Amino acid sequence: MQPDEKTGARRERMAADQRQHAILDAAAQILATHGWDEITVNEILAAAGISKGGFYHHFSSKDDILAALVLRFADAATAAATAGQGSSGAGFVDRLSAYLCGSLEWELDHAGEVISIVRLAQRAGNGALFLELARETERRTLPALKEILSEGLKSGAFEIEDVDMTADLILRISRTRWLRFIELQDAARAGDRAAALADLHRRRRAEQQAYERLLDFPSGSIQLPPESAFERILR
Amino acid sequence: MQPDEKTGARRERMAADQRQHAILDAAAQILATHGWDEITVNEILAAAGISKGGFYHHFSSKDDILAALVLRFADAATAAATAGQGSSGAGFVDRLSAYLCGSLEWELDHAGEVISIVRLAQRAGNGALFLELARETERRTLPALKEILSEGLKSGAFEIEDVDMTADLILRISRTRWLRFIELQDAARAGDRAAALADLHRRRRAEQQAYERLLDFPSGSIQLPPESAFERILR
DNA sequence: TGCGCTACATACCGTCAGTCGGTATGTAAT
DNA sequence: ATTACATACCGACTGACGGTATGTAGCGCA
Repeated sequence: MQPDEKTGARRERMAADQRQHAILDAAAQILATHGWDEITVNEILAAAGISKGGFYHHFSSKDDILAALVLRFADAATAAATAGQGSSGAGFVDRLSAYLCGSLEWELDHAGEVISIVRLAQRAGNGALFLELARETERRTLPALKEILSEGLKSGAFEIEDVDMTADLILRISRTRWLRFIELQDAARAGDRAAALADLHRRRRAEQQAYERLLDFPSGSIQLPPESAFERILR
Repeated sequence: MQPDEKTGARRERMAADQRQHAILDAAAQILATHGWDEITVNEILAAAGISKGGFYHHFSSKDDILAALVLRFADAATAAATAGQGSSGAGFVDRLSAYLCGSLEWELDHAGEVISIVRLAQRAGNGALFLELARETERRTLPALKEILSEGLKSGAFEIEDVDMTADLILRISRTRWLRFIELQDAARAGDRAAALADLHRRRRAEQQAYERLLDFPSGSIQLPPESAFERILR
């Protein structure tokens, strides 16, 4: 007996990773318009064109697919952390500056992706996603930053009481950055373009200032991408 | 006919606010040992000694009672924000210093409560609670901080590019503080008391340093509570 | 050609937040 | 005291949803 024939549901067999990608694609697409809390697995099933059994063959739970989505978003929103390796011979200040500037440059180059993900994580019903994504990106970025800071501290390049706290604050700056950028983008689209542009440049100066002050560097030690690189954010 | 008699369930009528308090107490007590996600309203019902109908007469949803709990926790964990009013005549540096020192002092005076709430918010299954509590405390503390900063900026007491970002970083410090304190408390209880004590004092110095550097104050401008006030945390 | 593994499908289950009709207990006017 | 109304409260029921049990189709492989 063939229950598939009587319901009309064909059995499309795919490679496991392809199917998982397809399911993730479907989930991500629904997530673009609905909060995770209000999304049911049945909706994901329908969008992905698969049955419940098929779904639970690839993902052990709803939380499981959320975790997979988080990894995907983390890949799309954080630099591959190759910065700062080659220039280990240079001075500490240059190394940190290269790291900060490099990761920021990467983000600006992928502004569209980053902004859409941050917007996503910020929406109602996506609290769990937000928290997991924050944890994951922290796991990916904090160690390298701490390593640079503690090495600089060890080499006597500067004075800092607490590497962990400083690293956390620097990370906090790069987190809130995109929330601010989104605000400014919305403001610019609402007509206040000139003010938004000024605020954008102000934010850039503020970050540079904060970095330099937190590390007690002389003004101008940290080089950030030029203003023109930021302006792309406002269309 | 009295259906209550046949089930033995008496009908205890209470004033609305009393009942709500009782239900909140019950929920808070369960929350001390279980994550919010795994708590069912039926469990709260049983602990509070009330029926489902009675519960939903006072709270419109499970999220509703969570919101009420968040308000309760926020009351218990944030200073009443009376600091910084009377001393508006004094200089800006003193005013900010008084605010920072005052709120920190309040927290240290209520360390037990604060730590238990932070621990609670950090546990698995309490993600929604954590986020809501963070939002609520931010709503309560950020405005005053921004007000002080922007006034100081206007009066020319110092140079800062972005009040909002600076305020956010200062708030971030006071957030991560208690996570660090919990780590140190655990370390001390695990036997590493001397090291924990040293780290505790280091954290104090690090905060002072960060405040002063972020605002470009000379070292020693910001006064924090004495070391002895911190030591209470480790028993 | 049959055997086994894996990718599926369907029917079903348990749980749980929330609802609904109705009941007891005040409280205030007549 | 009786009526009238408001509010606190009850418990059975429901609908939805995440997850499972059990069986079936396709593909590789000997």
